[in-house]
Amino acid sequence: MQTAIELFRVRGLEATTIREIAAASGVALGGAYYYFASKEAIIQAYYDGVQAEHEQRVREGLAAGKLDLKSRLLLAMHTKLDIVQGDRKLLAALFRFTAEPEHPLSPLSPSTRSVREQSLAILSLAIGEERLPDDIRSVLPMALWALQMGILLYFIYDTSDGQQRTRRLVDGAVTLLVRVLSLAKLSVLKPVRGSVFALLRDAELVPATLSTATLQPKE
Amino acid sequence: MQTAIELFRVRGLEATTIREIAAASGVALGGAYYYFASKEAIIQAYYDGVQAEHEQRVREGLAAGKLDLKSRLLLAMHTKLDIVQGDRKLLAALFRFTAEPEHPLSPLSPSTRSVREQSLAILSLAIGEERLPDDIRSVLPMALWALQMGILLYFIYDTSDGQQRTRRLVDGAVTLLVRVLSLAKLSVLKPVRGSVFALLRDAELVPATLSTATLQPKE
DNA sequence: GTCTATACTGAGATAGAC
DNA sequence: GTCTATCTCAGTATAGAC
Repeated sequence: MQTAIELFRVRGLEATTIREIAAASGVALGGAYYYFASKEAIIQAYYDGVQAEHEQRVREGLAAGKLDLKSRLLLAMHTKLDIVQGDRKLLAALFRFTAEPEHPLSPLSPSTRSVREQSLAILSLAIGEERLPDDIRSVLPMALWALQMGILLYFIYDTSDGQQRTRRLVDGAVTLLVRVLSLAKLSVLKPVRGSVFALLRDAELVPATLSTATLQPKE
Repeated sequence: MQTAIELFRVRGLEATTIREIAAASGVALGGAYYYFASKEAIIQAYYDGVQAEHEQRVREGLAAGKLDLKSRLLLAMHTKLDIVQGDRKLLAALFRFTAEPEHPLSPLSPSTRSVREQSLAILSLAIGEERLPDDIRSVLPMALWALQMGILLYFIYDTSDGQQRTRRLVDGAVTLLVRVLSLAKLSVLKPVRGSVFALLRDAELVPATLSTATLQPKE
C-alpha cells in the first residue's frame, strides 16, 4: 500500500498501473490482487489509515486542554485537512462511486458503513458534552459529516497556495455554524427548527431515535 | 444514443459494451467512436437532452399560469425528476467525475460550464421576477442548483415505490426554503445573513458581482 | 466528410498451478 | 500466499469504401 500511494503521488492516479505497483513492490501482478481487489481498494485502505490518524489527533487535541465548541470543531476539521494535505488527487477516487448505491466503495453504501460511523464518532467526540437541545444533538454529527464532505470536495478543487482558501472556508463555516446553533434557540426560530428536523427525519437522513453514534472506549 | 440508452436501461451500465451499442445500432465500432468519444460521453449527451426537455417543461409550466415562488420552484424540481424518473442508474454516471477537476466530464469542471449555466438559467427562470434582496438574488440560483444536485443524489438512492420519498423531500425542502427566505428578512437575522454571503463570496462559490445568469430569449 | 472492417495495445481483473 | 497465463474490454490505429 505504501508503495502504491507513493506511486500515485508521483505518477498520478490514472497513470499508475497495478502492474507498476506490483513491480515496485517486488511482487507479481497476481500478488497485488491477492491483497487488494482493485486500485480503488488500495485508496480505501489509505483512507482507513487517514481515519485512524484523524481519530488519534482529535483525541490528542481534546486531551491537551479544555476547548470551547468552536475550537473543538475547528480542531476536527483542520486536523483532517492536515492529514490529507498532500493527497488531493487521491481523494478524488473516494468520491468516484458516491452515486452508485450498489458499489462496495460508495461512501454512502452499506459496505462502507463502518468507515462512516467512525467519521461520525470522531465528530461526536468533538461535539462532546456540549449542552445542546436533543433535536440538534441528533442531527449535528450527520450535518458535520456532510459539511466535511463538502469541504473535502472544495479542497480537491482548491488550487490556492497550500489550499489556504479551504482553510478560510473552514474557519468561516465553523464560526457561522456555531453562531447559527446559538440563534436556533430563539423562539422565533423554533418552528423552523422543528420543520428542519421533521424533514430530515422523514427523509431518514437522521436516525428516528435521538441516540447518536458513539465510539467504543479505546482498548 | 437512443439505442445506447435503451441498452443501458436493460443490461445495466457496466455490462453494456461499446461494441454491443455499435452492433445494436447497426454501426461498426469505429462508427460509434466517430460520434462519441467514450461511454460517458453518451451519458453526457443524454443529459444534454434532459436539460433541453427540462427547460421546455419549465417554460411551459410558467406560461400556463401565474404561480407563486413556491409553486414555481416545485415545478422546476418535480419536472426534472419526471424526466429522469426511469433512469436512476444512468444518473450515477454523471456524478462519477465530480471530484476530478481535470476530467472533462466533471460536473464542476470548466468544460461542462455551459450545461451548468443552462441549469442555473432554468432555475433563474423559476425564480423569475420575485422581489428579493440583492444578496439573496445573487446566491439563490446557485443554492437551488446545489439543492437539486443533492436531491438527485437522494433520488438515485431512493428505492421507495416510484421514488415518492424523494418527492416528499422536494416538497418539504422547497416549503422550508421559501419559509427561510421570508424569515431572512427579519432584523435579528440580518447579520447572519451577511456572514453567509460574505463566506460564500470569499469562497468564490458565488459571483462577486450581483448579476445572475440569464437565458437568451428563445428565438 | 462519414463510415466499415479489422487488427492491435494496454490494463484491470481472474483462474488455477505450485 | 505467490506466480504465470489468460481473459475481457475500452480505446486506438489504419486502410480503404462511398
